[in-house]
Amino acid sequence: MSNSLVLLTPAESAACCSPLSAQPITMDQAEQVAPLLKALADPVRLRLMSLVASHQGGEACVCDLNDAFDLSQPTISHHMKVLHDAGLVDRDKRGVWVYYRARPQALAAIGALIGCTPQ
Amino acid sequence: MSNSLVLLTPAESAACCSPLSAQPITMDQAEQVAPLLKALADPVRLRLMSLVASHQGGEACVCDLNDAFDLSQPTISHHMKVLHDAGLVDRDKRGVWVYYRARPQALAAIGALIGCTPQ
DNA sequence: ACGAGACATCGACGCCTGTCAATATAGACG
DNA sequence: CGTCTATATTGACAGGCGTCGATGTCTCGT
Repeated sequence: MSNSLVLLTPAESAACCSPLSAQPITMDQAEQVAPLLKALADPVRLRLMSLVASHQGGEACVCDLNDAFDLSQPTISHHMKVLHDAGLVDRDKRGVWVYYRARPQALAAIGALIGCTPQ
Repeated sequence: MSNSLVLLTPAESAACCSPLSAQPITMDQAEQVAPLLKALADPVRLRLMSLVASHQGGEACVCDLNDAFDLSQPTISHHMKVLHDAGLVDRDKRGVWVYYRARPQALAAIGALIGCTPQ
């Protein structure tokens, strides 16, 4: 792609400069950022995101994630796809196993929107 | 109520001490905070929240909010009810008009969860 | 080549959600 | 009291979502 140096998705760049409380956001900004929040707005996905983000090495194997819930394997796979499609996690297949890694830019984008400074 | 001095909802207190990336959150924490995110995870509500939070005086009248969207009045009323039920805004009826005010604690709770420090 | 294990996809089900038109409520003003 | 205006509630509809069982697709051993 032509802009491979731009590491921010539209959602991330839309949120990075306009805290919610500073000025009214535009409908375009809202429509770009809302999917990020929607992806996190499920208890299972929120915990999945936390498990991945807090896991040693910054990445977690799906096999570990499955064991953390009383849910079927396809359901966990579905939730990870939602997180991945939203740009919240990166996917890395190594051999038989798949590792997911949190994308701090996406979380930072939400934080910036809420009106916080990272870390 | 007996604990009127405690101004934090369960969702807010659950999020205030455990950034997502520091340690895996529990299912209970996730189930308490997810509704906050779900309430914000809609483009219309996200912008409504921004309009209220950034409005002069920290509060906005419903009549102003209605004009900002191409949506019916009942739809805006519905979205404001969702935000109110989630604890994101306070409701104040003065005469015929209703004013909504952002609850910074709720936004701060989300910020803390994401791993940011307020403001 | 074959079987086994890890993960994804598909199809189906019940439930939740965003939207609207119609109606209700409640306060202000004659 | 009656009417106007601001906001909420209700009921209905289409579409989206979370979950599962069944099945598909890789990849590694043997």
